[in-house]
Amino acid sequence: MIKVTRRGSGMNSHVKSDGTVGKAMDVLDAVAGFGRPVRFSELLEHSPHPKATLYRFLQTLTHQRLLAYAPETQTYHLGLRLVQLAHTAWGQSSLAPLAAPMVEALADEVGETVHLAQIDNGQVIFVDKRRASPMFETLAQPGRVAPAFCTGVGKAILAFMSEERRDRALQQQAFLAYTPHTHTSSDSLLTELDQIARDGVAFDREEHQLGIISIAAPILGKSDRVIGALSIATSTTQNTLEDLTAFRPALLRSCAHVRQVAQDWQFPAHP
Amino acid sequence: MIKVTRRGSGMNSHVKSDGTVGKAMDVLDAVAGFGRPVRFSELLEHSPHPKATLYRFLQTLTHQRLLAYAPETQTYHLGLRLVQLAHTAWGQSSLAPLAAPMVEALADEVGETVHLAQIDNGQVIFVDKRRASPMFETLAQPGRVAPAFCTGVGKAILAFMSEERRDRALQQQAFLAYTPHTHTSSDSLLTELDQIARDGVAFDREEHQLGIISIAAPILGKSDRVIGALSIATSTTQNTLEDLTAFRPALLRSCAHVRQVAQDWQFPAHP
DNA sequence: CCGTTTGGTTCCACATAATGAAACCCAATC
DNA sequence: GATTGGGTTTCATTATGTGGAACCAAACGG
Repeated sequence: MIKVTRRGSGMNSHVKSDGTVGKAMDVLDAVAGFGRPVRFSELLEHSPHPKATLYRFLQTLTHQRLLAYAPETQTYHLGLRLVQLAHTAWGQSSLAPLAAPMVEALADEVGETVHLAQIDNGQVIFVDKRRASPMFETLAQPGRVAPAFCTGVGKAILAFMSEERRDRALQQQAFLAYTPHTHTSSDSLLTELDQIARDGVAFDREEHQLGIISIAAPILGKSDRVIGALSIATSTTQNTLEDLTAFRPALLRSCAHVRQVAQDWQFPAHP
Repeated sequence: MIKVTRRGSGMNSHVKSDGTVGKAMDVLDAVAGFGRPVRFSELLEHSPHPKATLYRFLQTLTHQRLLAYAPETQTYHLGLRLVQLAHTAWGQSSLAPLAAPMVEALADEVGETVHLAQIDNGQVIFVDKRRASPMFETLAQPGRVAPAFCTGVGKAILAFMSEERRDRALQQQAFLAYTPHTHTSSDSLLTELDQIARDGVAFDREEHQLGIISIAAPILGKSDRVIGALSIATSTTQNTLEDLTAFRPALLRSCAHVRQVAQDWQFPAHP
């Protein structure tokens, strides 16, 4: 029998897929990756695990309600417990609950779609949005993630990060060219970040999705640490970059407002 | 201690906290339970695990971004990866995406708050809502869970479940008296369910929260299996049960509509 | 100041829980 | 009635997780 020295790390881009729960999460990700119910065998094909192992994982995850099994179609899909957990997560680890009134107000004021985003592990995650025209309903719902280097909010956040945090984050960028306007190297991005840092706002010039542009500004917390960003997004069929620039004061005002609220807020002192 | 003598399947919630990932999830739940950032030691107190073990779990979970650690305050809180996963879960395992237009339309028509809920493991989980008056914004956001036995949607779903699925679900009810109007035994509940099954709609008569009432109806899927429920909720200060009854036709129409859409929908055939 | 406490992290011998090859089951197919 | 293929179970092997205890650092307090 062949002894394979499986010292982790080999294939997966994850630096160190740690322990059993790490593997379990990988399986969960695999299911999520399909974006639709999947059969056991489909998963098996794309899985590094042998049948029995994968089977046990699915059993466990299902038992934990992180997955759900549909007997009639014999497929697995993500379980509702995730939605449930996320509800709590959203409430306790995003600034969405705090910022909601300002997001609302800003959306009302400018009459365009407003996004609230945070950064996590090098990627941007949208935690709230308002007044989306039904047209791009699909983009950026709460929970949606996007790369940092090619979105307005992402660049706004990167530009205001501390040196080392930014470096770490930049390492994690793939610099995939989503559109002809996308930055493809950290060099070109860095010069823009510099400019953003001076300017106070970032623009997305159809870098992530053709036809979509936005203006974004960072939300700073205690001692000027970026904790998120707000953006006003629109489509090129309706507005130009110049139109967006007109929203700059309103945007900055909202960011400042959120900052203030976030500043004051303390979680109830522990008993 | 609830003694459930049940043969075969399921077993109660998670008495049988299986394997390492089960324990990890318990820890996650513990953090979620606090509903606010927690210190290591706080968790330790409420944890069955010794220091070292708990520590390792927190490390792992944090590394997996299911938890996040805030160095300045030295606390753990749920990680954004949950929000991210939930986004996918919501899209692929809830009927919210399909039903959204009908929820919207119904809310417009009746001018009251509309909830869309599903059942999972004996509890009701809200997956969408529209037109909440800011007054009870807190109640029933997507991801929120509530007991089945004392909510409109819960009872509507229970009433239309298959015998054995219902029995299983009833086992999982705690029959806690949230208000003076709450059912406190499965007997009294069963007679009402019977009545609901005949009537087609269920009422929440301030059983979960004083001042909140609702009318709810089940959404049926293939071969009359309940797959969720819609409800129209309001507060006693604004409407009476009779007012709600007036919405019955609209509600049933919406449910039928959702059913039809859900019926037709198939996930893309596997390649 | 230095001894002590509190809160958190690391070590390491040990036991448990995960692993995966192979056998098995069963329904659909040839 | 044999064969295939998705799915489930078994079981010896060993990687993994476990937790008591030692350790460290910062805050406390006398």
